[in-house]
Amino acid sequence: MRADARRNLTKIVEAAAEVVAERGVNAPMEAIAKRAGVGVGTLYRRFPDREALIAAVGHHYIHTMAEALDAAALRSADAWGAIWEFISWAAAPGRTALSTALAVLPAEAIAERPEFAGVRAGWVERFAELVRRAQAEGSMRPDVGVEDLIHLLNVFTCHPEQLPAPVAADPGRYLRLMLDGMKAGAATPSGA
Amino acid sequence: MRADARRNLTKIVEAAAEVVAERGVNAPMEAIAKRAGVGVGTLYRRFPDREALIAAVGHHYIHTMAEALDAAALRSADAWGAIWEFISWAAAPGRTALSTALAVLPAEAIAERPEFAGVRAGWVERFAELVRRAQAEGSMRPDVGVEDLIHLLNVFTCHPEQLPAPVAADPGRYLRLMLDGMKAGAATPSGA
DNA sequence: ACTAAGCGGAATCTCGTCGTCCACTTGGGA
DNA sequence: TCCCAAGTGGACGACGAGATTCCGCTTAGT
Repeated sequence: MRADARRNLTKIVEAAAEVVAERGVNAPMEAIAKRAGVGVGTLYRRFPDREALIAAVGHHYIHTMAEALDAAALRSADAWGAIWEFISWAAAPGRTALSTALAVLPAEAIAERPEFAGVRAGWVERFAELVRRAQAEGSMRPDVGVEDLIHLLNVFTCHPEQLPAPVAADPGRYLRLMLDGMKAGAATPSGA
Repeated sequence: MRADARRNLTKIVEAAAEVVAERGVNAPMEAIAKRAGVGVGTLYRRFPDREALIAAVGHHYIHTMAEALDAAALRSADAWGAIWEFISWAAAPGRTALSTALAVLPAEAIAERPEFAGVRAGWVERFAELVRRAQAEGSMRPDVGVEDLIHLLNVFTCHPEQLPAPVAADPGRYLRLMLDGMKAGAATPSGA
């Protein structure tokens, strides 16, 4: 591959990651091309179709998230702190990572590919472990699970284009509100 | 208007309300027609275009929500209880009301029409009053506002079609998690 | 200097919907 | 009962948005 071509490939994946983060998984190819400063033709030279490009982005994201989760787990002694830190990281405003969580949603679209499935499964398992620990430590409500966290991450970070503007601007704020509601003792007794 | 036509008109609005609740504000006219058991032509006989039909649904919803809010306010002595009850009502699973909240989102699409704007504004004001009261009573965090509640209602009830299935199935569960996080004292001190 | 790899982006193709149209029913008044 | 204007359904044509293709022009690299 020619040097300039390799350079473009990088630009494309980065641009795609950004655009997807901003406009959701359905961002048009043309928007990505424009951001990367290339023509759509160039996108198709490297990726057979849109799905392939998005998958590449997903791949990239999955690894990034896995690293972030591990880093958070390492840095915080208590599991709750690690969860808090990770969620905050994943939804940081301004971060392209916004729909980093995209790596999570397409359990169908992306995890289907064997290469991704493994990484994703591992990630989920380690996240689940963190949740179990937090619950064992008595810092997290027992009636919520990793799945809840993952779903919420999806809700607030994928499809930012249809979130009310203030929410899209700072999903972390809402996710943290959510986490506060998940702390041990936060549950409203039924009948309230 | 002929009796059968009037009957159809009712069926159409009801069907539209259901379909919109399930598939979001962008539900295709044909889906609505099918649900109502009529042809698309009949929809267009009563409403000049899609926007008019959706507006009719919005109109219907706004009034329903206003009533529900007042009912909740009346039933609960404390403001917090009223808020909790209203949110639960608005997001009750199985209720067509899912995107009842639609009445809320299109601050642009619907509230623009003078007739709706008034009702909506009144509704928001009464809701805001409830929030202020809850905060004054010391049962709600001071760092959240009605807007937050409204946005979240939107997030969880409009566009159900792109929410992860478990979330779409019971948005109330997540909204209540959120409310738990909004209770006075739930806030995590910064630095945690 | 030469040429195959690369490139841009206009043109084309696909889809999903909207909204129209008209031949065919039917309610309900005479 | 008869009649016909009101009402109906759903095929059909126009569109807009976006994906994908194509090809003449450019340029890295020998």
